[in-house]
Amino acid sequence: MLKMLSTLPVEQAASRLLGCELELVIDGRMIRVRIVETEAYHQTDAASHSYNGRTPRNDVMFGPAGYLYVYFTYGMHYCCNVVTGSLDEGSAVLIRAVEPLTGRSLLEKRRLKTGVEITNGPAKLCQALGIDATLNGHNLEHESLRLIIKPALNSEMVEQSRRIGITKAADVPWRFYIRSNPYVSKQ
DNA sequence: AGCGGGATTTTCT
DNA sequence: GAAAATCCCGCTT
Repeated sequence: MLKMLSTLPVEQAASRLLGCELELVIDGRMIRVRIVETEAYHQTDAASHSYNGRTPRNDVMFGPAGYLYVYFTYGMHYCCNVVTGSLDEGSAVLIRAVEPLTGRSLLEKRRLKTGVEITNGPAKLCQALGIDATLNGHNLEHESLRLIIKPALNSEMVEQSRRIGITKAADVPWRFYIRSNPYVSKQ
């Protein structure tokens, strides 16, 4: 059930999504990955796309929880978020890194890379998994791309830090990652 | 290992 | 006009 995404504060949802899995079909193959790094964004937070209110780009962030918010950035990359919070609350969790559980060779082929380089960054994992603008607003309960909630990790497995690549609200410690996981984008 | 430029959309000044 | 929730490549230490 994705219901907890609508009730938890976004930073708790970001922590809770660690260890959860995404399952999707690529080229007719079922692929499964595990979320190992996340960041929380909220409309009250100057670093968030939703900070200055609703626009065509960030509209999905203000919709119901459990949907995918995909944005295009730096003229060439896609990044994906899980929308959280109540209706009209602009909040979402950026998926920064995942660990492949199946389909490694297919992901390597799509990325033209091997090892951790296939999914150790927000735009890298979108390229590997084929996530682009057509999936903006996608319902994550739909079987073509599904979010699977797993039991919460032990708190000693979860590390917390400042978010990466931002200048506004840079001190807010809303990045979460699994300790010692090789797919985490940066220590 | 670390720095700098290029790619080039959405949004805000 | 410029910055941005990024990545890659080539050059320099």
